[in-house]
Amino acid sequence: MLCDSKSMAHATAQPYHDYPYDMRPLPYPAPPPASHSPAGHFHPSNPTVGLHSPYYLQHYTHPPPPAPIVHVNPQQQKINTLFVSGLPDDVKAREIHNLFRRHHGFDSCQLEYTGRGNQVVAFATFINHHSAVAAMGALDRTIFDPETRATLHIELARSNSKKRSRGGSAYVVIDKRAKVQEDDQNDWTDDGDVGSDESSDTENDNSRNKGALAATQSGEEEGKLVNGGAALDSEKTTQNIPPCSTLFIANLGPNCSEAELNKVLSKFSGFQTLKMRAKWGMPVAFADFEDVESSTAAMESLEGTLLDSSDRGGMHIEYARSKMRRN
DNA sequence: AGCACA
Repeated sequence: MLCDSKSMAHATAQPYHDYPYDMRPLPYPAPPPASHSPAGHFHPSNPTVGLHSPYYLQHYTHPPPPAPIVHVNPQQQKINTLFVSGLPDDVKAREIHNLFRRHHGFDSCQLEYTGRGNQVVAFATFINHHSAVAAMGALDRTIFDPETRATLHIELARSNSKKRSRGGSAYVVIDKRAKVQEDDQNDWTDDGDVGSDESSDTENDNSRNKGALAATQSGEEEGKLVNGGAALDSEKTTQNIPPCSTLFIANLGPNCSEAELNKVLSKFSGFQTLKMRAKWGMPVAFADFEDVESSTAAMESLEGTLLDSSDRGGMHIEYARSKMRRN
């Protein structure tokens, strides 16, 4: 099954859609004079004047690192790819591209939905190790979203991306989430091992990576597989709980009420019963639906949703291990 | 990472 990146956009609230990109021409290959970068005297209220980078990419908390002098071991000196974490889960590949493109030696980038919750990571490839390190020094700890203060963590990747910039595809989206078309609910068992075992960091084995979906702009290259899985060490697979018409809801705030949850769930067709109980003082809930289709739809659209009572992030929803007893 | 009720 092929999915394009757009169909992956989720229905959750995305308040940062109109993220103010800086579309000014890139400063390369003619960088602006250094005198116009008053690093220490940066005024958020006047974001455009004399700045090398847009204001939201400036370091709010720390002054810019003096020089990206980083001591790396000989292995790392061959790495020209950066690993980016700390991204908000509604980040777009385009945003990653616009983040890195103005840095010298940038080649291309990839956005990867790891399949673990809504976690998103990215890889940015440079023409050589030096430019990668320079960009890392410039962008690590960048506050990516001033609203949430989501802060990027950028490090050298464990291995180089095999992505080539041939054909000019600016960025690539890799989606390891176990998403399924609406029409086939039989695929749920184990026809493939999507996201199950990505431990191989091989440089020369693309053979059995059908699970990962790569959507390119050029639409031409097929076998480009990100070896980025190597950078996510020892990921546990997501649930292998079979589909169930009852959902298990966790990560609720201590003050979450049955009424509050009921209100949210009632918007979904097929919703029948809600039962809550506390575990370690924290409430969990079981929501029963008339069939697996409706429970699945509710789960997919509510996963990660924040309630008013949420204090530990959004709800986490899985299929329950057993169906709710119907009375 | 946490899964009850019968």
